[in-house]
Amino acid sequence: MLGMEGDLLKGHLDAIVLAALAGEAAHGYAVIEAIRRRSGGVFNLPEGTVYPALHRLEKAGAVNSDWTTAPSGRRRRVYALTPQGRATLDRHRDVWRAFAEAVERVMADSGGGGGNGGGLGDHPPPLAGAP
Amino acid sequence: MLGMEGDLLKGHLDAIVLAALAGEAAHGYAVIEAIRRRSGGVFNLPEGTVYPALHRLEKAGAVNSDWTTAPSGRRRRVYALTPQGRATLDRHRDVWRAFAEAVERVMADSGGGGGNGGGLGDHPPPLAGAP
DNA sequence: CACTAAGCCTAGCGTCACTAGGTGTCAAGC
DNA sequence: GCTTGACACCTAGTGACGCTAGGCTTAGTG
Repeated sequence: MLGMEGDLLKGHLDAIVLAALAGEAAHGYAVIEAIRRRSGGVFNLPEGTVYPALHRLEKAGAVNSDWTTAPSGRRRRVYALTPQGRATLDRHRDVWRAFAEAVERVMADSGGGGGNGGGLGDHPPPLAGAP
Repeated sequence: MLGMEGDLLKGHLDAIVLAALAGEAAHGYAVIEAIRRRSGGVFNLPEGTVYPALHRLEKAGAVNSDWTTAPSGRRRRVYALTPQGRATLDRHRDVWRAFAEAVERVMADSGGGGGNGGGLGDHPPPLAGAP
């Protein structure tokens, strides 16, 4: 099991949630599923992680929410990116690139590294959240 | 300033420190400089971050240390990876790949993304620690 | 009716990078 | 000689924040 790996996405959660909303508005539960699906099952975030993040983002003005009633009759709170949220996402993306490249540079060399190469397209086990 | 971005490397610090030691043994201060140099200045980690990490890694058996006296006459504690540490690094690398790919997948799409393209090779401002 | 899935919410915990402060050595400047 | 600054190490305490663990409601299914 890899679930024991600590808070890997500490500081990256906002970026991930915003990215999940970039394509189209969605309600909280759908955000969770979108993240799980898009990440290939790697990010299986519990509700207690995503809902507070959405509230935080709304308070910060990055998203706004509307209560709607789904065709099934259930009430949902649908979140959408604001223009400011889109800008925040862009900034997060830049920060992410810089961060990822930096980690890659530090890890590159050391002999063993690099060789890996492929690996894309698989469905690795979740790294976070596993109820 | 980007320094305000929270604990981006929460959970990734061990991997970074281990990677910095993968090439050759080094003392704490040199580890800090190696990380800063290799990351292109992005990771400018304060001592209060790296020393506890090294102690933690030593207690975990991933590195061992030897007190030496530098030609300059100063006492240094030189850390080296143990075989177990090398295995830990490999595991961290795998976890990192999975994590990074997952984030990339979540961020990819949303229209704006992907287009960025270049940007590699620059020396962006530090994301963490800047005294 | 019981039970599951959908859908939302929040108080509190635990982790861990970072702040802020401390020690001591060596070289250079005034 | 005394201060400044780089080198080199250490640690107690703080704070942010993802996550656990709980609780709530409604719709479908047996």
